Amino acid sequence: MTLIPQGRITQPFSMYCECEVVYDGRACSTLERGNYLILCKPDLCIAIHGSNFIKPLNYQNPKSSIYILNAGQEFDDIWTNLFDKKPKLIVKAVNKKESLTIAVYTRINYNSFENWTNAKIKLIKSERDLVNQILSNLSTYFPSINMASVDTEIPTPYGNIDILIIDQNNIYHIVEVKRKIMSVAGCGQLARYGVHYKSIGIQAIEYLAAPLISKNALIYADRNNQQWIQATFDETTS
Amino acid sequence: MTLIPQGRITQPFSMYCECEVVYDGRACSTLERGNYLILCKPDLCIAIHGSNFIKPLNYQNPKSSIYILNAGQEFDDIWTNLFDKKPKLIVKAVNKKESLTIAVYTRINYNSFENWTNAKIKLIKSERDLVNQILSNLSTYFPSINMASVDTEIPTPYGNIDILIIDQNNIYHIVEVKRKIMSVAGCGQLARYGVHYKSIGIQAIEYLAAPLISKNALIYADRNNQQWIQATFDETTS
DNA sequence: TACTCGATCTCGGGT
DNA sequence: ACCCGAGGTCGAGTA
Repeated sequence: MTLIPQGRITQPFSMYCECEVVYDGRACSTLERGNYLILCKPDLCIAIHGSNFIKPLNYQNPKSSIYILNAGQEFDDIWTNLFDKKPKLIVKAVNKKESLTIAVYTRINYNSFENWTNAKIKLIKSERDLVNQILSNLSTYFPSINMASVDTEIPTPYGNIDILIIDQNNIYHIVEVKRKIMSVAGCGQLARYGVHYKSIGIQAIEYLAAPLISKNALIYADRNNQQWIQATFDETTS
Repeated sequence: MTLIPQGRITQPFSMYCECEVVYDGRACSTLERGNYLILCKPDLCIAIHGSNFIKPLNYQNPKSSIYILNAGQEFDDIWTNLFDKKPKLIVKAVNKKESLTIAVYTRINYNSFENWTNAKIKLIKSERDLVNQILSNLSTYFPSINMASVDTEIPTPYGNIDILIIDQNNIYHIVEVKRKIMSVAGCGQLARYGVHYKSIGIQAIEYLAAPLISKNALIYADRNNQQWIQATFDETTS
């Protein structure tokens, strides 16, 4: 059990303790007194974790100014304003327009961390992978199109089109891709692309490509002349 | 430092250690060997936290089956399949269609937790609060409507309408509310509601209500005959 | 259980 | 710095 530092904090730590939390910023919230895990990382973000769920109950984003206070004027100002009883410690994290205040009472279990690795996970099957797989098998998915050009990530006023095929009659075939399941949101996105091209006098046909499609998306697609193409990951590759 | 349990895990713990992670399920990912914090909560969710950000690098949702393995046939099967070097421990969390496997090498710092409180934060400003505030000031926001009825959360095939005002000419005024900022996604949602009513022969007028609106949403609204109403939180209440 | 949608969304990438 | 879109979104509410 390391000694608990004081003042402005720059080192990561975890603290399991009885505490109470007040947040004010984009919204306002209070967390009742109880036992929670406070986690402060090297990027100076902070999270109060409850006994359930991946997400923390309260948090403050990276690059916060974080303090541990245990005596003095500021400590008294804070606790008398926000809490009923005098805490042992106050942990405070402030950002531009947000503040998080933790009153720590008892049961303090403090740990510090060294050499915490800064790494990112490597995703193996991404939407881009599915797009690439469709591109590698275009004639399977679109057997009846006489293609003049094929391109990806085509910008429109409403976002980038995943795949755009232009055929020899200058008809635009717009393909919206989801790696897992197509939802109504994806249909709406596709519809906006179509509206865009029609508004500038280009004939456009809309396609949804994904391994799965939601019930409502299928209804939407039927009603709005969008064609669903079931595109699953090829298990042999990857 | 508590003794590390073995086999099927039912108690929460944290473990700071050098490890390596493989995930397979909704996607596939790998996390390179390094020092990370593993957090297992009473609801049997698990998270591997990197040195940055509120969100964990890898996780498994609540009610996973979690194991700590340190010898035996299963241990050998797992590590020889997924990892190059023999770990000290394997932590495994499996769900219906997902599995998370952690190879723990060294630097193990294990903590267990007792009496972790199960509580939720109390939010003060929600979207519902903004809806209620608009409802309390309808004549301010919609001065020219002769209202016949006002209702909220009206179901349509495309979701629930936040506020629906029907006037004395049986014209439907559809209001989409966001507590903070209106985006194009909200405009699209509103447009679908409008299409729905028009398709069944009802005249509908579309309104966007939020404290802020994104640039693209404003462009979309102009082009699609949607009217933006700036609705801010009344600071005097709450 | 499956689906939809809000969120103190978070986080990444572009301008 | 702001804006926009994706996410193994997460987690709540509902059918």
